[in-house]
Formats: sequence, structure tokens, C-alpha cells
Amino acid sequence: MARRRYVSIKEVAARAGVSFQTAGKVLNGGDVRVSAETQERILAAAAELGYRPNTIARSLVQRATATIGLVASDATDVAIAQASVAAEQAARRHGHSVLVGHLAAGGADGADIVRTLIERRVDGIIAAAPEVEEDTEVAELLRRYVPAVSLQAVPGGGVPLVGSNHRDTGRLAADHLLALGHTSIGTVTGPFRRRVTRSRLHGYEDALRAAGLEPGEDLVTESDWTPQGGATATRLLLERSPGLTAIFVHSDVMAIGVLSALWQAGRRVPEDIAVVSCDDIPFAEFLTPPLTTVRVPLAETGRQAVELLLRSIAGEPVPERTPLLPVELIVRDSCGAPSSPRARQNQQKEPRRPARPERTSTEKASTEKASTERARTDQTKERQ
Amino acid sequence: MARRRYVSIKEVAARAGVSFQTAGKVLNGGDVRVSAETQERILAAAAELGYRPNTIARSLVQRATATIGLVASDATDVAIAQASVAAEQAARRHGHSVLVGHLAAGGADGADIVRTLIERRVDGIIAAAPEVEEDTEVAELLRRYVPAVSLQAVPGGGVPLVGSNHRDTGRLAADHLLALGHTSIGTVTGPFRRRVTRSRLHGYEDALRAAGLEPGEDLVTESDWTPQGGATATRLLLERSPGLTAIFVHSDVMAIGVLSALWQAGRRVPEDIAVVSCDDIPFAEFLTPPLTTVRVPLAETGRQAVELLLRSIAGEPVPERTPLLPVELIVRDSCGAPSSPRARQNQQKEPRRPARPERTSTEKASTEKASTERARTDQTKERQ
DNA sequence: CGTTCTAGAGCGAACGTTCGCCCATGTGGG
DNA sequence: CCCACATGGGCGAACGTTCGCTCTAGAACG
Repeated sequence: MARRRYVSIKEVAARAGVSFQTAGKVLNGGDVRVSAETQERILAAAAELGYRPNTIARSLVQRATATIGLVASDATDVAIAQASVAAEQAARRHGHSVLVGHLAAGGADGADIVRTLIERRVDGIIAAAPEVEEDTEVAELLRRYVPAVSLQAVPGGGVPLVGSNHRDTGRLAADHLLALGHTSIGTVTGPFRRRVTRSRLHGYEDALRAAGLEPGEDLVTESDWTPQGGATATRLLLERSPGLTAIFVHSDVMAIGVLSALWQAGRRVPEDIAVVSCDDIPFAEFLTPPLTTVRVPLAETGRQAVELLLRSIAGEPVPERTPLLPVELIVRDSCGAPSSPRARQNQQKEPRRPARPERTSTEKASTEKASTERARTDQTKERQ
Repeated sequence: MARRRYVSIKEVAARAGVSFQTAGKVLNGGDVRVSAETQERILAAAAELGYRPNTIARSLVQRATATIGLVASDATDVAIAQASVAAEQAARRHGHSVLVGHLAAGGADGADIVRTLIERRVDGIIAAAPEVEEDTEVAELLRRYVPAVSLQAVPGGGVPLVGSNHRDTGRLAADHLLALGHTSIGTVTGPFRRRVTRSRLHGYEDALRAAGLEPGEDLVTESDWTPQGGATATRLLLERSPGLTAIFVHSDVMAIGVLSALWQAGRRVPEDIAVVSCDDIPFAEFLTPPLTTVRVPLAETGRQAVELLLRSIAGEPVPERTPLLPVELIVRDSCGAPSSPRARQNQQKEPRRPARPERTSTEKASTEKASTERARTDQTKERQ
């Protein structure tokens, strides 16, 4: 328990019988103009004493911390977690550490978090928190003090944006439902103030209009990205438009709630109502029924944000707008369409099951085959 | 884009016409022995120049960074994310920032991450990564260099542990199933090497034995915390013990896969097979059917880890073992039991639905009532 | 044998703070 | 009138590095 003080480079140098600057050269600096034997001695001394370089001191003189700040929404949401974990790992691959701040509900503490990050002299900041989309104080800090990349709009601009094509997302989902013959397609959206929401809504409306349908107000219900919200919105939707045959949901997490509400209302998916969502979170495939969803490259977005930020930190000029990352429809069961080859191949190794579990002998056989096939694909990801 | 250099306290002092140490006193230090008017001038100068204190320099002299390191498993797993977000927010409430590192799959980079954290001179480290449970190198680093708190066993000890009662978790789940009359209860576990897994397994075995049942090998299938793994394990279990009437799953995330596999195998939950799981992740309630699960206080664990760590940092002696946090059974639908009053009150406001959606007129009525009740409970959590 | 190189190591300064102590001025009391 | 003391502010040092320059000794070379 009596923890020893950290040993400094001077103590190592003393023990090795050299000046501390020389010790510094071999322990940290790259340009080693030191004889092999002195190096040996220094290294030995360092090892004996358990020397650990103090990056704080290094940062002070180099005016760079090799740290990036990440201000994120509550990463309890699976989709957000995907992006932020990917970002952290990408940063580390480049020798950078990540200092995180998770916004409290509502996001009022955005500027506080950013200020803290700045005072800690992070080399750059990634903003991954839509709550902050209209926060001019945050925007001002990001513009003024530190290189930044944002995953959502920044009032006043001046900060490079990365992200995927939300309008395509809405369009793809709605198009797919239209192609399946649906004409009464409701939607459970994110909060209207958010650009993502509006873009996806526009995509959905684009598709409807292109098919000669006029998007009606009764078909749109605002929600809040939570399963609870999704369930509530669904009940509202069903009440207002009982004739609905399909729902486009703005996130998989909400779709969990949507499926739940539909199930409780006695509507079968996809027979009575088709559901298409967005994100493609890791277990979308395992919901009942497996969720047809527009895959949003969340991890890729996180990685790209890091790459861009590091380039900006390095002094390269970065464009304020980079091409939006493409999204892709993943067809599974919840829409009622026959599985696409891709879905069959990458996602669900089993042949589709009827929505109501009634076994036939042929299906039983093929399921068993699938189960053994599956066994080999296990991963060794862990937790707890 | 031409970002200005950070302004130092010296520049502020120059503009205010005082020594930089005096400026330091009013801008950062607490013991202000400076006249009101000088203070005014200094503050004004700082504001005009946009001064931001450099905590790096402060950390250097104070030998403390007000930063804690968090080494976590891949927080893509909802349960882990819960704990780590809660920990970060708790730390921030105490004026500390959090530097995160997410282990790569397998967790081989644990020591690297910890070393980085140490070199960045974090004041303490929270280890929330079971993969590291047997990593003696990590253990050595934690013991030697820095105050630490761990959420899992540390080889050789010397690091305070926090967590919940895993044995109770297994016992509670199995007891509940036994009380419902089940006698053939399988289990889908985490990896056997993990203590959590073994403890939960022991709890499950305790319960079986207490009921006069001998836990059989055929009833236990090892898995890997993923939905994929859960699904595979379930298929295996069904193959080996077709007469199974209940499954205890070691995590809600795996349970998603379990439910999926059961559904695909044509087994109805809970009519044909009852399922009880652990964790109580936010949307456990919204799965189909709503999941009966033993709630593990994940967020609370994260918070407690932070509290304990901060006390340890402050020099207070902390016990190596603190009381395990209690777990609690949340009864919903997947076990086939009538909902407990608590579940009915806190979780699922609606009356239970039959597992197969077949509406009767009375059920329809009560569902509609529930939907309006529900509408009031909306939250305003956001993302993207 | 003298000059020029070069390898090896040392040294001073700087990064931006905090901390403790010292100094000057003024104020009140005996 | 002198001393003690409080108040306001300055000053040097330290935290643990990196960076660039200087110094020295010996080797290479003509």
C-alpha cells in the first residue's frame, strides 16, 4: 500500500552516472547519440528503479498532449457507443489517448465539458453529441481554441463535419417499403429539432412523393431515441392511423420499443405491419423478428472523425465538408420481403423462418444444419 | 482557421500590470490576498485575452492531474457502457476527468493501456474489464504505481474490489424458475474462466441442489456474452436436452440471442420455455417477450468504484473488499410468472399480454388504456 | 606531427504553473 | 514617537521533461 513516488529521469541518470539530459535522450528522445554501453547502463538503471516517463512534463515543453477530447451523448445508447469506442481505438492506434465527457440528459453541460477539455490542452476535440447542435457557446469554443471535428451541425460553421447520408437513409427505407407495395407508411422519428431527424424525414418524404403519395401529418410521430419513446409513439400512430401497414423508425433502439408496442397491440410483424429502421446495431439481427434496417456506418464515422482530426492537428488543411458516408439497406424479416442475398450471407446464416414459429419438417432440418454452421463463427468478445 | 496560441498567465499579468504570480493567485489559487481593484484588472485582462488556465502546468507542480483512468471492455456492450458512463459522470461531479481505454477483443492490450495511463499520471485507475482478470502484468502495475479499484478479481490482490453479488444472481434466477415448478433448467453462461460466470453458476447450482436436483453437465452451455453466442449456445442446449423447460442466461445481451434462437426453433417463450436472465439493461423490458431478469446495479457499481477510488487517492485507507451490491429479481413475462407488483409498477405499465398475439376483446380494451397511461412517462434523452 | 572531424556527453534554458517566503507600506496602540 | 502587525504584492524556486548548443577527446588524414 505504501506506494512509492514516481522516479524521475534525474534519479535514473544519477544511478547511471550520466547527466539527466543524456538519460533523457536514450529513454525518450529519438536521436540517440549515446554509446551502446552508456545506453545499456541507463536502461538498466531505469528498469531497476521502475522509471515511467512523465508525459505531463513532456506535454508542457512540447505544447502537445497527444490527447483528444471526445464529448459524447450518453453512450448508454448502443449506436453512440459504437462510434465512440471506434474513435477511441482509432486514436490509440495513432498514439493518442482520449479524454471523454458524456453529456448529462439535455446536454446543458456541453460548454463546461468542452472548457475542461481545453484547459487540459487536448490537441483536438471530437463532438459527437447532437444535443449540442444549437449550442453557440460550444461552437465558439471549438472554433477559437482547438482543432475540432463534429458529427453534427455546428452553428456558425468553421468546424469540419463527418457523418453519413441521412437523407438517403430515409429514402432507402421508404423506397423499400413502397416497393413492397405499401402505401400507408408511418414513421417514428427522432426529435424534430435535430438535423438527422429532419434529413431522414425529408428522405422519407422524397420517396413518398416520387411514388405519387402525399406524406400526411398523421403518419409522422416525433419521439426521443429511446425504446420507451418508440413504444409510445407507436401507440399514438396506431390510434391516429389504424390502417397503417408499415412503419419507418429512425433508430434501431426505438425500433425495439416499436416492435414491443406492436406485439402488445396484437399486430404481427411483418404480416400486419412491416417495420424498417436505421442504424443496424449489433443485435438488430436478433430481435424478433430480425430487423430490416438501413445500416449506418457508426464505427466508421468515429474512425473517420479521428483521422480527419489528426490531420487537422498536424496542420493539414481539412475541408469543412467531407463526402457523406454511404448507407446501405439490410433486408431481414421485419419488412416482409424475401431476404437479400447479402443479408443471408453476412447476417443471418439460417434460412428465414416464418414469423409465427410453426415448424415444418423441412424447416426443422435446415435449422439444425444452420446451427452447426453457426457454431464456428463464435467470437471471443468478452465483458464483465 | 488561424488559431491563436494559448495565452499564458504572464501575458495576462503584463496587461494588468502585475507580476505573473499575483495574476496566478486571482485566476487560479484560492488564497486571494489581492485588493479588489487589482483583481478586477486581472480578471478583465484575462477575459479580453481569452485566457484559459493550463492544467498541464498545474499538474506538473501539484503532482496530481485530477484525472482518472478507466480501462474497460469494449463498451459496445450495453451493460459495460452503463457502468462506464456512470463512472465518468460521477468522476466529473468530483472535478475529475476520465481517460478511457477500451480493450481490443481478447484484451491482450490491457497492460499497454494501463502503462499509458500511468505515464499520463492519472491519479487513479478503475479496471472494468474481466478479460484482465488473470493478467498478472496489469495487476503488478496497478499495485505498484497507482491507486486503483477493480470491478473484477485481480491476481495477487492488493486492489480494492467493487461489484455485485453474482452468486445471489444465479441463485435468485434459478430459485424463481424452481418456484414456478421447473425441474429441467438449462443455463447459458459466460466464459468459464471468468469469476462472474463461475459465481453465477454456483448460485444456480446452489439453488438446484437446495431443491433436491442434481445440476447436470448437459444443462450448462458456455458462451461469450454476445447475442450470437447466446443463440448458438441455445441451439446446442436444445439439441442436448430437448426436454428443457427453462433457461437461465448469464446476461441480457446474450438473452437477446437466446430469445431469437428459441423463436426460430419454434419454441414459445414462456409457454414452452421460460427464460430468466441477468443485468436488466434499459430495454430488457421491451424485448419480446419482456425479459424477466435479475437486475445488476451496473451504474451504481461504476459510481461506487469512483467514490472508493477518490477516497483512496485522498489517502484514506480503503478496505480491499467492500460489501457486494445487492441484486434484485425483476419479474416480467419471459418466465411465465404473474408480474410482481414492483415490475408492474416500475417497468411495464401494461397488463401482461399472452405470448402469442391473439387479441381478445377484453385485452384489447386494457391495452388501449395502458397506452395512454404510458404516454406520460416519456423522457427527453437524446442521441445523434 | 598538426589539423580537421566526429562521436559522445554535458549544460542552460524553456514550457506555465504553484508555493512559500520576503519586502514595502500603512495603521493602530502604548 | 516607536514598535508590532496586517495588508498587498513581488520574487525565486520547483515540477520533469525536451531541445539545441557547446565542449572534449580521440580518430582520421594529409
